[in-house]
Amino acid sequence: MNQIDKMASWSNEINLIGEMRSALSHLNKTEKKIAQKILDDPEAATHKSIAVLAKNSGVSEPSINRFCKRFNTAGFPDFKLKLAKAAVSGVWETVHPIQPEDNTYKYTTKIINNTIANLMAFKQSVNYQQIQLAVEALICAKRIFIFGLGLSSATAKDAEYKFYQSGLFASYIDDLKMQRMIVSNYSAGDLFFIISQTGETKEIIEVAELAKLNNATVISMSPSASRLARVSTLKLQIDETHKLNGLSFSSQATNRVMLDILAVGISLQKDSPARFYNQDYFKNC
Amino acid sequence: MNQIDKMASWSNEINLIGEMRSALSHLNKTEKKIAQKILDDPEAATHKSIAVLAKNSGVSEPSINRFCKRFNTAGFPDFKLKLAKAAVSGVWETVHPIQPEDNTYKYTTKIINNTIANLMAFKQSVNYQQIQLAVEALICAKRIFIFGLGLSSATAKDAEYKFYQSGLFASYIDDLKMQRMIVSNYSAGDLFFIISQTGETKEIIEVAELAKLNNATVISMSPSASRLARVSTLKLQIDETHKLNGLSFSSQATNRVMLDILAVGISLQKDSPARFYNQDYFKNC
DNA sequence: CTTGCTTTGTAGTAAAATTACAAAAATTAT
DNA sequence: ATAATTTTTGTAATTTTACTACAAAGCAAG
Repeated sequence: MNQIDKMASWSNEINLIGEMRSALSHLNKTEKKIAQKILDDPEAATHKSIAVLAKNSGVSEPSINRFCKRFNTAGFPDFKLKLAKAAVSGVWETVHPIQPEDNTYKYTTKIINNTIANLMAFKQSVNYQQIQLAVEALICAKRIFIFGLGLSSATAKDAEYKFYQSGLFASYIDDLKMQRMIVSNYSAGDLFFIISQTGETKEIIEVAELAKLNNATVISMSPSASRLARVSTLKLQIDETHKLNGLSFSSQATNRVMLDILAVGISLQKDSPARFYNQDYFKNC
Repeated sequence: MNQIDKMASWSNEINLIGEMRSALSHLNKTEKKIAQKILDDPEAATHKSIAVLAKNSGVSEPSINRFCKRFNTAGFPDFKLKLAKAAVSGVWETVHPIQPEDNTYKYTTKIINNTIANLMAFKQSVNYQQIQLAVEALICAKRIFIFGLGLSSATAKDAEYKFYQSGLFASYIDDLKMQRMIVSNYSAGDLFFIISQTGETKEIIEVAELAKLNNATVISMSPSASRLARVSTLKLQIDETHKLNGLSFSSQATNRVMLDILAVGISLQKDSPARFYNQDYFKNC
């Protein structure tokens, strides 16, 4: 396994310091010298020239340059820029999982930073077209049903409220049997907005499939690679890139941001005709 | 009044983008061209070379360099670094309210940045002691009731689920009459966890006051300066420092982060005796 | 309209980063 | 163990980028 392949697993746009820290053990001698020097004082490193940093860490200038490129930056100046961003945001704390001995300050900071890191990743991965289409579909829909189970039931309730605020009527249903019943009684113009943290809950996927069978519009809010997303008409992906102790922590927060985005989109476009209206999806308008 | 003296008045502010913005009106023709170009898209500016930025803004390279120095930076590279730091906090996006003509990309980015900015501010303002005490109180409580009305009702539902996950039984109640009834029938060891976006809803404040009258522990999740916070035993402040179009957008997301924090705190401390247990608050333990 | 001051740009210089290539180290095969 | 191959590292040259000195242009007051 060469260096480039090894790097593939580290590459994660936002959190350079975290990346460096977690990569540390896989680095070779020269790279480790550089990483160590930078991690010693990231803020200070942002003020150094490539020559100074090379001298400080006891390596040559091109080694520094190569190091930068291996962390998916354009070169040394770009690396310094991203380093500065990471240092100022403090988001790099996220790589450290929560420990049983963490005090209130520590675990609180870790959770907040983790959420910020996820939101930053979310910003990079947003599919604007899907949002645009979802907004149009919601506006055009005759009836809107919001489905969620478990934790997503609260999100569904939230969605109902948010949609209502921006002028759309919607009903949230967190009872599986009710969901099945409603989907079965589908009538033209119905839209099903399905929320799932995992996107892998068997029951909710079945509901979505049943809806699709009736040619209903199904909007899913779930991980992009999930089965639920695959069977949906429109996919609002909520991916948790930075996990804390292997758990999906911040997806709740990200979910709310997505709801805010939809609510704003609806408010902005409700009264003006949908400009990019797409016939394929919404014949029922 | 020469240029240097004029500058003295701008250098007070915290971040570079804010400085530039407030200086804008005092700038001369050339400087204004540069400032405008940078403010158009600060993030993009951080990736440009001095030559490119000079060409884009229709001025010469030394003008850019002088511009940088007038804003108390060592030169162009240092300026870009500080600009990147300022841009990462997203403070600048928040100043731009959502416009009716915003496209999907624009309003989406604004909302996400606003949420991140709020979370960063939240990180600064967290009162760890109150969180610690709230965690202990929740663990010690015999019964936990979670109250919320309107949008906070969904948050309350969420809280119930989160607490349950970390091993505590709690019941959320979003019916005002029920809330009054439960508070009236207070018995030793009951804890009331009250959630409110504004902290100013008359009805919920009355419920809190009634609970306090019975010497119950009341934990509030609301703005720090609100009336609800004032009447509570413990205050988990959720302040929205960066408002978008004058609205509280991101408080939903921040609320979820606070719930995550409490859930982790509970999980960590539930089985080990509360180390910093405070007798004054919880005689009912 | 000319003198003195400020602002802006041109051209040259210095510094910094990057590339190409060669040497050294490490890995593999014989 | 050693030769062959691959990978890693450094040297030197090149290119890019930023900065400085100075001159030209613009502007205000006399």
